[in-house]
Amino acid sequence: MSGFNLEHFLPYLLNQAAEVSSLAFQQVYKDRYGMLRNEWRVLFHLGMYGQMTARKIAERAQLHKTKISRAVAKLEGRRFLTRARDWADRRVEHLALTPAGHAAFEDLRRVAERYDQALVADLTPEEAVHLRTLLARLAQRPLSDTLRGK
Amino acid sequence: MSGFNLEHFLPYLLNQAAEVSSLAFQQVYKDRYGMLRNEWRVLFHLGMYGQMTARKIAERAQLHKTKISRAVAKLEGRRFLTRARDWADRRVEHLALTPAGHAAFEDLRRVAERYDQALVADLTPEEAVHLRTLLARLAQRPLSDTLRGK
DNA sequence: GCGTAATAGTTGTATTTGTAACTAACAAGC
DNA sequence: GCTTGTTAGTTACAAATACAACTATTACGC
Repeated sequence: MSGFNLEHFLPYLLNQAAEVSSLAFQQVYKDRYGMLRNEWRVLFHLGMYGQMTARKIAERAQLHKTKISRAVAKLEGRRFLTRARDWADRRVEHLALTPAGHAAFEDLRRVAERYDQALVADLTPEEAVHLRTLLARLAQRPLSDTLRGK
Repeated sequence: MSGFNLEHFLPYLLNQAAEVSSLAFQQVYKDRYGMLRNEWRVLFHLGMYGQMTARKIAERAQLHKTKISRAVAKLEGRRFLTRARDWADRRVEHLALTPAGHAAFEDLRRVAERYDQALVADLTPEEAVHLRTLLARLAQRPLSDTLRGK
């Protein structure tokens, strides 16, 4: 006899909540700029933290380098960012938003901000903070070896 | 001036937490049974709630019918479930796990249960309950028109 | 400096997914 | 009993993703 309940299973709940919560925002960056999730993420990383290398973005966003590579190519094609080869280490490129890229970022940042507020609208401020804290903890954990044996 | 912070953006946090939290469990059903996420979900719905139609699963799991259709085909191919045409309405098929399917479900259910416990191990029981409650609320909300205008 | 290994980023290919169009069966209006 | 509409489920095709192999460059050991 077991207390397991699919509806309470954390990975399941997290995926459902993530999917539902992402949908309306996804619609905006897709419809307005034809972007995909990874492109949006790269745009935001450059917009929020300034010039950066692909590797640095991959690290911060926990995205695989091939995703970054393709997102960067798309954003470059749309003239939303430029690449600058590093003088000292010619493998590296420094990515930076163009004015157009920055405008798109600012537009979407505003949407994101309002959207986030709407999402937590029926939570108390304490609940919202608590939720974010717990999620951040879950997101940081490496979990590689929580499952061993049977 | 804005308080927006990418690391606190709820859809972003939720996606990261969902991804990290799903990884180790995904590894199990993938390695052990060659399943994909949707197949695992269908298996669990049938295992937890018994015989059901594809439509019912789609409703409960909030999955599109094509995903169900493909997942069912795969599970049927692996002899994990059988289809039975409804006598009264011949469009409908009732899906049910085979003994092999049920064994796989039971195995994975046990893994899921232990995994879930590991995930909330460094949370207090109250925190865990609270987290699940908040996530369920987010997952249920339709959010269709939270974003309008600029 | 030369050989080996590591790193930044890209590309190829096989899977997976999303979307829309499709088939088949039932329902409802008249 | 036809026409029109709806529902259950499948299929086709384009788009996106994962994973491994690849190029180019730098770093290390000696």
